[in-house]
This record gives sequence, structure tokens and C-alpha cells, in this order.
Amino acid sequence: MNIEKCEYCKAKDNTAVKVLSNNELELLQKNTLQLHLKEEVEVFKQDSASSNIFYLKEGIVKLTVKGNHRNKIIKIINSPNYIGLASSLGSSIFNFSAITLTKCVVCVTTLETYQNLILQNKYFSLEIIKHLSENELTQYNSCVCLLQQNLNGRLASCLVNFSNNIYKSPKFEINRKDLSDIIGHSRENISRAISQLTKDGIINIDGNYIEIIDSLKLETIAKKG
Amino acid sequence: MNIEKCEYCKAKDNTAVKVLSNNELELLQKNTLQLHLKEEVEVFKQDSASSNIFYLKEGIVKLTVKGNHRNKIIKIINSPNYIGLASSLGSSIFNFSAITLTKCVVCVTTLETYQNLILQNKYFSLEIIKHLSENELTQYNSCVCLLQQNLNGRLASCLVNFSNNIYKSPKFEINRKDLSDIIGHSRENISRAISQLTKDGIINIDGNYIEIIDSLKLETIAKKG
DNA sequence: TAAATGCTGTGATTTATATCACACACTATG
DNA sequence: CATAGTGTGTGATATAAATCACAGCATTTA
Repeated sequence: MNIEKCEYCKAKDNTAVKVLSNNELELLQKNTLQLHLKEEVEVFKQDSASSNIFYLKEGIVKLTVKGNHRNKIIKIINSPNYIGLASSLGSSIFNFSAITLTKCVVCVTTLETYQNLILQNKYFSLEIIKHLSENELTQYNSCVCLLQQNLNGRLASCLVNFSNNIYKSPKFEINRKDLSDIIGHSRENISRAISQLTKDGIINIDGNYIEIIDSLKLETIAKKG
Repeated sequence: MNIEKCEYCKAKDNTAVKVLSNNELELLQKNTLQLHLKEEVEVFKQDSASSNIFYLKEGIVKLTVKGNHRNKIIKIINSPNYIGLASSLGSSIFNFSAITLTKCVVCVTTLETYQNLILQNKYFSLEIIKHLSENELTQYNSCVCLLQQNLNGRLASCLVNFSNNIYKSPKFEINRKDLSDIIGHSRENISRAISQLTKDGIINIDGNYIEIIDSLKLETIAKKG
């Protein structure tokens, strides 16, 4: 396997790591393990110790929380991005599990290394602050959307988000159970809503693949839902 | 009015500011305005520019988001704490409004001052990172609770939280409209649920005052709801 | 004082969603 | 090949919550 140096990693340019010096990148490299994971593999488990920083270099993961009756997917993360950075930095345990949706490459760095880099490089520290802040705001927004939209609105918003931000393609794969855990409604009603969108010619379905045909109509449903 | 120096402010000991040197505290002082606000006053408005840091020294505020059909209260903040720190640091505008629930004292510092302090004092920067991280995690949790609990469960959780964490007293004042905006259900059904809790001897009501009589039962409802 | 306004509680009704039940594919696996 | 297991679509029914309607009671305002 070709082990890529952090210094030459293209993924880093979109995250806080971009402001590190070459020496600092070497330090990062020394304390980082790169994992290659298959689909539906647990990256870390809810309630386990959060003594590492997880960075998603390639692929897509879901963050899930155990509930009394059902699980909830609180976020879908695509690369390059951190996974659960707030838990690593602000809590002794993870408040959610991270599970891969696609094949993934995950970089695991010791927490100590990150803390040292934060103290050592003030611009890195500022980048981390920006990242955490922006992350919190998107969290606010998605929470508010979920709490105010009905089933059809949430489904439409979710599909639009998948197409525009996560998979960056009008066609993507997602199973109904995950979709219902994201949206927070029963699998049966999600199925019905998807059938209706298909009948209305707004999407096409092919097994677990969903293709958005009429994104304008979908966005209209998202807005008024 | 007695103008208190940041250096001697008791509130600061619970927040990031505690690690600043006396010189840094003086710098903070010079660039900070202290506002004394009455109840139901807007501290800042959704979509307005976020070019200041707001620190709640005394009192309680609510964060509200405008929705299509109704508003949503996304958080109740009690002092001492920052108000919308993530927006100030990570966005050019506020994603929500902040409105006082009680008389409040709010310290307003220019963003520039904070950014300078973050670059100047690495321990301050680390404290800000911890604060943002912890804040994000509580946000996750409250969002998950809201999405998984039914009306009675949410109401019970909310009352327990008010009693234990916000007002720190079994008796507190809150109007039904705010309560319904926090819980995300209609005012009418909140009224009904409150009546039932009163009939069951779990709470007492007196106008807008709610007094928790049987907190154990309330926590049971919160857990199973 | 009277009228207007806003918050509240409660009954009746409607609506959205969950739940139950089952049939149909698809994939493992002995 | 038979079998079990899992994800799926869909109809029927149950249930939670929203909405509508209205009356009571404060508080403000003319």
C-alpha cells in the first residue's frame, strides 16, 4: 500500500491542517495512523473513550445516536472533514457512533499531538476554532429544519442535501432504514413518500439508488414542507 | 452606576476569560461595554452582523429562530456564559436572535479584541476550543432528545432542566408560549399536559409560575416519554 | 367605566404519522 | 434446492398532535 505523507495530502487543503508548517506536518505524520475501511464498519463507538482525533480523508460516514425506541442518524459527513472533533476535544467519551457508508480512508491522530499543535501554532488553533464554530451553526440549522418540517419537507431537504453536498451527484445510494433514521419518521411512511415522488416524476428509484430528476420541484417541496 | 472591572468580575471565573493575565484583562476591559437590560429585550437579532462577542454576566436569555409557521427557541442560556459565541467566531451574521427572559447584564466586546486575545494567549484559545466543543455536544444531546421524545416526555425534560440547570430552583416563571416554542408543540397541548401534571400532583401552577412538587415522577416521565 | 387586547384553558374535530399486518423480492447459507 | 433472514412496498387501523372555536380572566388604553 502506498503510504501518503501528510505533507503531500490533497485532502488537508480544505481543513485546519493546511496552516501547519512542514515540521509540524511531520510531527502529525508520526502520530497518525491511516485506516482503510469497508462499508458499514464502525469507526468509533458511542460511549467509548475519545482519546484520538479522527479525520475522514476519503468516503462518507454517518453519526448515529442510540435512542430508547429507535436510533437516530444525527449527521452525514463527507470527506475531507473531521469526525466528532468536538467530542475528541471537549469530552472524555464519544456521544455518538461513527459508521462508514462507503469505503473510507480515516486518519487517526493521538489527542495529545493535536493539543500540542494547538498550543504550538496559533493559526492552527484559530482554524480549529473556526471549524468548531461553523460546525455548530450547521448543526443548529439542521436541527431547526428537522423540528419544523413535516415528513415530505424533511425528505425533500434530505435528498437535496445528499445530491448537492454529500454525494455531489443527482444519483446516489441510500437504504430506506438509514433514510428513516436521518429524517426521524417511520420507514413505512418514508417508503410511501418516496413512491409518491416517483409517481410525480420528481425522482427515479432503482433498488437503493435514488436519482433526482426534477430538483427544482424537490426544492419547492423542501421549502414549503 | 458602579462600573466593575473585568479583573474583579466574579462571573469570569467560570469561563475562558479566567486564564487571561491582568494586562489582557485590562485590554478586554477597554474594549467591552456593559449593558443592563430589562426583560423581553433583544440582545441581538437574527441575520444581523455578528461583529461583537456577547457575554451574559447576569440573567437568563432565550435564543430564537424564525420559522415558516412558528418560531423555535433553540436554547435557554443562563449566566455566566457566552451568547452565540459560535456565530460571532464562525459566521458573519447571527443565525438566531437573543432575547432576555429576566433582567440581564451583558458584556459586549469587539470581535477584534477577542481574535487578538486568541492569537496572543494560547491557553485562552484552548479554553475557547473547549467551550465550543462542550457547547456543540450539549446541542447534539438536546436535539436528539427533542427528536425522540413525545410531548409529555419533552415537557417533563424541559421542566427538570429549568429547575436543575437554568433557574436552579423548583419554582420558576415561564409563559406558555415560550414553553411551546421550546418544546416544539402547540400551546394548547402544552396547556393540557400542564393541567394533567397539576391534577397528578406532580407540579403546582400559579399564573406563569410553575413549582415542581414531585421531581422523581417528573424525571420518570422524562425518561420513558 | 367600558372597550380592546393578549394570554390562557378546554372541548370538538381534523390531520399527520405510527403501528400492525402481510406479501414480495433478494441474498445468504446449509 | 430449500430455507431462513433481511429489506422493501402497501393497505388498514390506531394514535398523537394540530387546529379550530370559544370562554374566562387579566392588563392596557380610550
